[in-house]
Amino acid sequence: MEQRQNKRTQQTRGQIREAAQRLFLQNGYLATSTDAILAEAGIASKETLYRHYPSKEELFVDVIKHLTLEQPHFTTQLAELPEIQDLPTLHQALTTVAREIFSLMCQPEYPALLRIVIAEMPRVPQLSPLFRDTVPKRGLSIITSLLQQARERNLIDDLDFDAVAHALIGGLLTYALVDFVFTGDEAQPPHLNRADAVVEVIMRSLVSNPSSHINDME
Amino acid sequence: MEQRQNKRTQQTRGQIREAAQRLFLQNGYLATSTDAILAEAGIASKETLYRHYPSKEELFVDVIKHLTLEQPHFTTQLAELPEIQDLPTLHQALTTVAREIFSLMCQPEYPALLRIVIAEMPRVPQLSPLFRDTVPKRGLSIITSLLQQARERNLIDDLDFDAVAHALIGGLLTYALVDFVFTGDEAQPPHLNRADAVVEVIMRSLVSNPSSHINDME
DNA sequence: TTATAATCGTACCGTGTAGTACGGTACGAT
DNA sequence: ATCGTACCGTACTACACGGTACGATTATAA
Repeated sequence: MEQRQNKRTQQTRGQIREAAQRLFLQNGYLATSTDAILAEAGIASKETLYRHYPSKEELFVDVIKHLTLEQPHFTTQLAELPEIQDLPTLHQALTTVAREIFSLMCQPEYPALLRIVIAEMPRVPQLSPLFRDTVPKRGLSIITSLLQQARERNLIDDLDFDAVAHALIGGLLTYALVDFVFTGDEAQPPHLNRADAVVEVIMRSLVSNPSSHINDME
Repeated sequence: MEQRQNKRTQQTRGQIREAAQRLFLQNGYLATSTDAILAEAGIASKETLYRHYPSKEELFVDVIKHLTLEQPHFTTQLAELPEIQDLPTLHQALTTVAREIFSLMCQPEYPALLRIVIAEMPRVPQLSPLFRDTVPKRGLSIITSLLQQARERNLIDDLDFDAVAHALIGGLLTYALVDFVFTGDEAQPPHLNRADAVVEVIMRSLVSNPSSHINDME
């Protein structure tokens, strides 16, 4: 054992990271002082912070890594999704995924993370690939794999599923941005019918023959 | 005349605002010092800056207002668009608009403005409605008015054009974000076929009868 | 129990920042 | 020509920040 007091160490380190996460998400990197982090963490001495992290910036990177890599909040589990056997199942699955993603985008943590990643990108270049490969690409890959499943069963036409996924995710994102992020921050509950409307549009683009998926939802 | 030396005054004020705009877009608000703005503007004394703006923050707001309200860069002129007479015209018009918007989103000024607005939103709440009502809503309203035009001529089905517009703009935005903003900043030229692919998906969702718009592009 | 590592308290350093003060200078409208 | 105004140059204030130093104190693993 090279670490003698693991228990205490890990607990303090966790307190620091959680406090820093709250403040960074709320105020950004530059506007969060180390003194404020100490106060939020209930820690009395700067020496303690710098015993765990060599600098404020490395603490920041650790917070972002924790948020994107170890917090499962920010995506839907693909495994839970049902097998796509027919068009109604596909519609249902897309609706479920879209609603979940949209709810996520409207929660305050999502814009906060987006904000901080975008804002500090020039200063900390490693943030962009970290965020891109975890948050947006996961959502996109869930959509495309659902579509490819449906395609293999010949339920939908053969088209650019990447573009379809971008249109779906992007539609949700744009609603979330315009209606929540860029609006006086009053947290209205997200209108899930917005997500349903986007899914409806996407579904219409998937099949050339309209009769095959009319009245297919419950 | 209450202002005696308008000419000199306006010129200096313009120099300050342009210099501040460059630095704010490049480094953000907090990371741009007033001294750096002076140097960039070729101005020697702080007194001069504070004779034009009461504080750094009001200078910042003026920069953003100028960027969003008086710079016509950030949108397409609706007037230039042709009358929508048939489906090929609509396809053509949507392609033109989508390519222009996508090119815009991939230019460095767009992510820079997006970044600065998002980053400073908590500190300066008036930024969000300013940006929302100029940049995103203009694009959305161009799309919806094109679609409504086509609808009035019975070219396309009656569906949620707001959702369609969000899917189109959002698809472009997501491509721009994933491929440019969240990627090592090397400014590759934007792949306009990405925009065409999204337009293709959107077009497919507009008409139930596929035969009416097959092979309609030039 | 005891040695050791983590934390405390507090003071400190160096640097950068927004904003002010003020006497002197160049310019521009009348 | 001249008077008011904008600009120059420089010094200054007051403060906040990231990070360090160091002796005293506490908790934990052996």
